[in-house]
Amino acid sequence: MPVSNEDIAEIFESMATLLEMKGDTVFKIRAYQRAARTIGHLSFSLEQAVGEGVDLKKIPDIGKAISEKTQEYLETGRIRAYDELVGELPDGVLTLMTIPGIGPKSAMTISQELGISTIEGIEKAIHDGSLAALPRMGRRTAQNILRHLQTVGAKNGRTPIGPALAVAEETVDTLRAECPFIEQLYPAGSLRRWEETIGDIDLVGVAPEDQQAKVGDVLASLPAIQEVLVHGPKKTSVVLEEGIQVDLRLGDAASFGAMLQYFSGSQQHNIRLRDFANRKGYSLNEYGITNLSTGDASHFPDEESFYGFLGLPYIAPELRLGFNELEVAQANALPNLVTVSDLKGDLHLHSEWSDSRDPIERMVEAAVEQGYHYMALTDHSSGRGIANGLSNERLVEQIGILRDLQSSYPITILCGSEVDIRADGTLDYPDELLAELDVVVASVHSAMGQDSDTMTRRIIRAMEHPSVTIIGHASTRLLSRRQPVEFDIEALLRAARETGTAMEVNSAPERMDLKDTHAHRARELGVPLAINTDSHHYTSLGQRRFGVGIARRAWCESRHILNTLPLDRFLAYIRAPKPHRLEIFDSRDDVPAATPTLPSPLVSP
DNA sequence: GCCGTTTTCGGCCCGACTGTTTTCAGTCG
Repeated sequence: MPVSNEDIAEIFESMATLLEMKGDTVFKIRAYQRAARTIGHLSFSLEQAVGEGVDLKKIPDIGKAISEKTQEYLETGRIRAYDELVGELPDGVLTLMTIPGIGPKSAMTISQELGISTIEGIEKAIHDGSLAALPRMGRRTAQNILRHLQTVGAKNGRTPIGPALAVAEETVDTLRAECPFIEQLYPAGSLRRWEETIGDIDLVGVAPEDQQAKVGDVLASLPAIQEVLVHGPKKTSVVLEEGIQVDLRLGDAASFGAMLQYFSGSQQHNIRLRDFANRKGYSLNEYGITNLSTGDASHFPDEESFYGFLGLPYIAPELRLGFNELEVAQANALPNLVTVSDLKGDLHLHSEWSDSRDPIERMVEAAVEQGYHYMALTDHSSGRGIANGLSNERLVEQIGILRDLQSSYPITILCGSEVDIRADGTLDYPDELLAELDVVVASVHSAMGQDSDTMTRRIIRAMEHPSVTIIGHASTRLLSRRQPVEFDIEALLRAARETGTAMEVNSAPERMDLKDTHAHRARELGVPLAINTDSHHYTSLGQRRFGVGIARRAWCESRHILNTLPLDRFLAYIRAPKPHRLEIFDSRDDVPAATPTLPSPLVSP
């Protein structure tokens, strides 16, 4: 059974929590937390890296001890030190920690003094008054914990970015309508970094000083509020009916740069940035930068001037993971990240011919409205009976209709298909028909339970087909609804490069597929990435912003993205035989000169 | 436990809010 980076990250995260309960030094605890987060963001498999003899100590935040424990876990499936910690501590402390408002100290006290190890036990202790009788607890704390249990449930419930962003934008609109004096108001935090799931919604904005508290009052009294968690003069946190937490902070325009920077995180990035500043003799907080020797405070209206004061170029939020972005920034070698406006076309669109509700014309108009120069209509293939997939005859008919439509629209309409990759890796249309198409997106829609070797061979077989342009939503995951299929991502991406097959970054917010770390590795290997929306409705083409977010998190510049090619170059690309396409992709001169040897933020084997 | 333009020891980000406190610990981000 392969060990995922997430598995390893999780055990070190638990290890940190257990050490915290034991009362170990905070620096040791933070070291385990740092290592866990770093491992969770790696673009390559630790297990494979160890297999290839890579020295894990070269990875930031991993030293001798954690390297050895990682190897131990990979070899034996256990970490002795972890098991000993679990043995030392009372049963159920980790369960108690999942309750909002209960941290390591309270969890230890509760389990030691009351012998409680379950959520039901906590509820009982609140009702019979024994929890409130503990030192530093009291009735109000007990009631708050009960309320959290009833409204929020367990901690760590993360929301997929799609619904979270919708709620955030709606909340911003409401607050702006209720408080017209608000000058600026934006989602920050993990939303601004385009993380695929969101812990809570951070809103940060600017309002006149004497009216800032009022915005918090309005937020706390909205009808959609389920619970007010904290409500002070500078900070308000609430839980919405959807169960999503919203944190609101407001500041002055003159010092908004520091506030936006602070609340955009990530926490790891901020810790590193503050450490960096400390060594230069400065202290950072959400209000500005203080000179440690003189005590003078400086304020910044925007993030550019904030980073600039520290001698750094602006670092885009998507890069603020707390890896080595600071080192790369110091070397002035940050990537010139791809933007939404760089995209010249969408290569994965559906119509009412298969499982969308909209006619072809509406989808074409939507592509024109995005400012695109080209688009590919890619309805489902015959095997997708449930999605009204096109028979051979209907596909031929559709190609004719699309060719006829061309003269009516100021956009190049490409004939395509999202063709099923069958369980054995063969495709759902005959080769002669596939050869008629301009763009073929090949996707897995069935037999998703295959083992890793079978699935990897299956997708690589599709890549080897001369007509396949792009592999669509490779993992087939649906965020918080369907697990990704199992495959060897390294083998897939190497095969993509060898065969000249592009990989899709599917922008549908419930997919986000490839995910950021896989897209990152694809870029490193020179695999063309296509940012598509897979739209099933004419209003969905704007969802490209999610795909662009993934690409930016993967350090992609415009030149790494297939559908930023201008029309003539794109047509030359799809008309060239597959392996030779890469010569066109690799020698782009339509985009600004590449950054000189962009260092990878991750240590790749 | 990790790390180094203070490099093998001695540091390690910073503040808001709450409840139980009479000066602050705990939690959170």
